[in-house]
Amino acid sequence: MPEGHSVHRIAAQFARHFVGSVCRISSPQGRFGDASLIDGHTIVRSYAVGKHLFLEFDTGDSLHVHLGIYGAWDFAGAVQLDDTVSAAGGRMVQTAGRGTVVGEHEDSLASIGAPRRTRLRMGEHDSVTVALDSFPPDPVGQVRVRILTANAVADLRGPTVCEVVGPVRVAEIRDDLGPDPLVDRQGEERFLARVKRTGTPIGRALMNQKIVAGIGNVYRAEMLFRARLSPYLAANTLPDETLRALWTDWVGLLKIGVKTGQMLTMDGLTPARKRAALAHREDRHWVYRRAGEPCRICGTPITLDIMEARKLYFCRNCQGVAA
DNA sequence: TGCCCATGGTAAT
DNA sequence: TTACCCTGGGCAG
Repeated sequence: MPEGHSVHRIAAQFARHFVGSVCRISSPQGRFGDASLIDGHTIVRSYAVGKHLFLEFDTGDSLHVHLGIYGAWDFAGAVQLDDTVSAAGGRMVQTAGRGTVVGEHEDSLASIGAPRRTRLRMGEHDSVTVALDSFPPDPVGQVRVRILTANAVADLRGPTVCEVVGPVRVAEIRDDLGPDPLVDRQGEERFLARVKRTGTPIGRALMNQKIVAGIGNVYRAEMLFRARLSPYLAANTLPDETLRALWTDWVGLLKIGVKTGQMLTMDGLTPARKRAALAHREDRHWVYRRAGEPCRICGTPITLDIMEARKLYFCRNCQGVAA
């Protein structure tokens, strides 16, 4: 359930370990009927746009995956870990020469995104020893798609979207998405143009993937607090410099997220605070999931509202929202 | 053990 | 707006 940063990390993982390899594609769960369209073919490109992942095959078709709120990838195999590309929204298991180890040294563990983190933390308690007796390992749980090469395997569970699409459909999906800072060179101008066409509150606009791709509920709340902006202001009434500052902030936060695997949104932390933020979710954000707790700036209890059926956290005082 | 909740998005109402 | 998809962690009991 990654926001955009996690999907970029997953794309990088595929680029590193799967691009250029012939892949066996299967659906252990049986619910992915398109497997035969790409089974036995080679992945030639892996990339993310917003929260969408595309694995392009030498057939010209692409596997299009959206993790939605539950989805996750698990990686395993004889793969190299590194701090910037260890699995996000999933885990990376490493097989060594003799026997195997779970490749989760502290850095990669800390850099793993979202919901599987707790399970990984438990893995940490078990320390380093989920040995794989054989490769590939048996699928665990409801695996929609398994992508297997000679050396690595990726298992996908619980996605909202998992389909094989041709280049025309890929273009349609991409055209429908707003700019992604890591994809669009002219992203800032596209963002401004799209924001100005909407009369919705900025709190909705930031979550609208047609206006800007990759922002989710955490980044939305945090970005609005960082800008000291009310979520309820009409997006198209905001000054250009405010909108440009929001875009610039998103570019920076996304880069940090891709690098660390964490949605780190609090600037200027001391090393000790930063370690705490990495270790404890409750220390990580300005307002997200802090309803009723004192604002870190002014002490006012953080407000929780529902906007479009999603929880919206903000500080009435700092962000100038009338009661 | 069983419920509640979640970093999303779509289709039905 | 609401229901639903579909998975797993957290937590009350």
